[in-house]
Amino acid sequence: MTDISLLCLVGATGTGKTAAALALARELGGGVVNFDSRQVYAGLGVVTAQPTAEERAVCPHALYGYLPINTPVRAGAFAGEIMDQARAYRDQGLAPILVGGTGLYLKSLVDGLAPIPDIDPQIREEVVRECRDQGSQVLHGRLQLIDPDYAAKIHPNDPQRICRALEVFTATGQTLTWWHGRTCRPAGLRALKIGLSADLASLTPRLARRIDLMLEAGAREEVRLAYEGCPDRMAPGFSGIGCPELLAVMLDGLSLDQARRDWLRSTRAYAKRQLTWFNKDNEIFWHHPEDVDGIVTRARQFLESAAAS
RNA sequence: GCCGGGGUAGCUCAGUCGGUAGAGCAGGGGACUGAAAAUCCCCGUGUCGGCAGUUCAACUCUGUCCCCCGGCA
Repeated sequence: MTDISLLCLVGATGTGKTAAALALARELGGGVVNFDSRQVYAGLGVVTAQPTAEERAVCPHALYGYLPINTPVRAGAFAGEIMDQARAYRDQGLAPILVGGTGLYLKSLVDGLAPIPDIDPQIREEVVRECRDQGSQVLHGRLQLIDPDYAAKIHPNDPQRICRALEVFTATGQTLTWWHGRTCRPAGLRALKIGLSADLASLTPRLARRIDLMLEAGAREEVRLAYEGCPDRMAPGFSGIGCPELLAVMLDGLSLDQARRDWLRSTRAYAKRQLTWFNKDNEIFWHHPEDVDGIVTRARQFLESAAAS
């Protein structure tokens, strides 16, 4: 495996990652790869803010809108797909430009993931069922006996992480702490992380505006059609912000006005979580979204230094 | 005008048989290794409508005034 250099654009939702990616692609000759967990779904292009057809025409785009709504995304497998696509671009002489807002996925790719095998879905179902029946506190108590270090890190009310830890132990006979210790950073990979800076206060009006634009662009109709094709509100694709709200308008008689308020609140809360995540990552170089020249210059220097070494 | 019911956190409200108050939501901060647009944790001083009275002590009792919501005129 030969070395690869990745340009990664991160930032909260609505900060202008798509536009910055296109600018980079134009200037440097690149191809865009999505690493956003919700923009992968087909039929939800508007609510998940996937690049439009015009935007995609600017340069090659990959991993957008290609999964059915009822298909879950797995971080490990998805990171593999991103890398495959990035290598394909590189082999075509294109600079891979990774764009997305899912911090965990970028981390999985750049820092590596513990080499945990896929877990038998039946084991997982069993653990989840027990958690639902007995409560997460009971299972957390069980985890304390198995893997006290990990149990101490997570809260007894956090069913998702408790179930994951238990399913991994049940399936592999090793604790999550043991597996995490075997994580290694992928070799031959260089990544430049560029963050588009934004503070919540100035982002909020833009997020509100974007919701209105999505509605104008047919978000309601899009979700209605998607639901006809997949009448399951719990489907993974419908966890994208905006979908529960629009489905509530359609199925529960929620007023559109209330839906817009709920939608904005969820979006804001999500943006805040993203900021918390990315602010902690000190490998990120922050740029104002308008600072296209600065972003391009930094990316170019990075690629040149890669070529030189 | 009269009769009820209210005025307590940004909002909706609870509560104190008199010892200066607490929930939900909103808001703020944080965590994060295969569900991550997910999941989860932490953070509550506010003239308890105004004024006066009783009392060691009033948000709580009394009087009075103001405002809101019903009903009757």
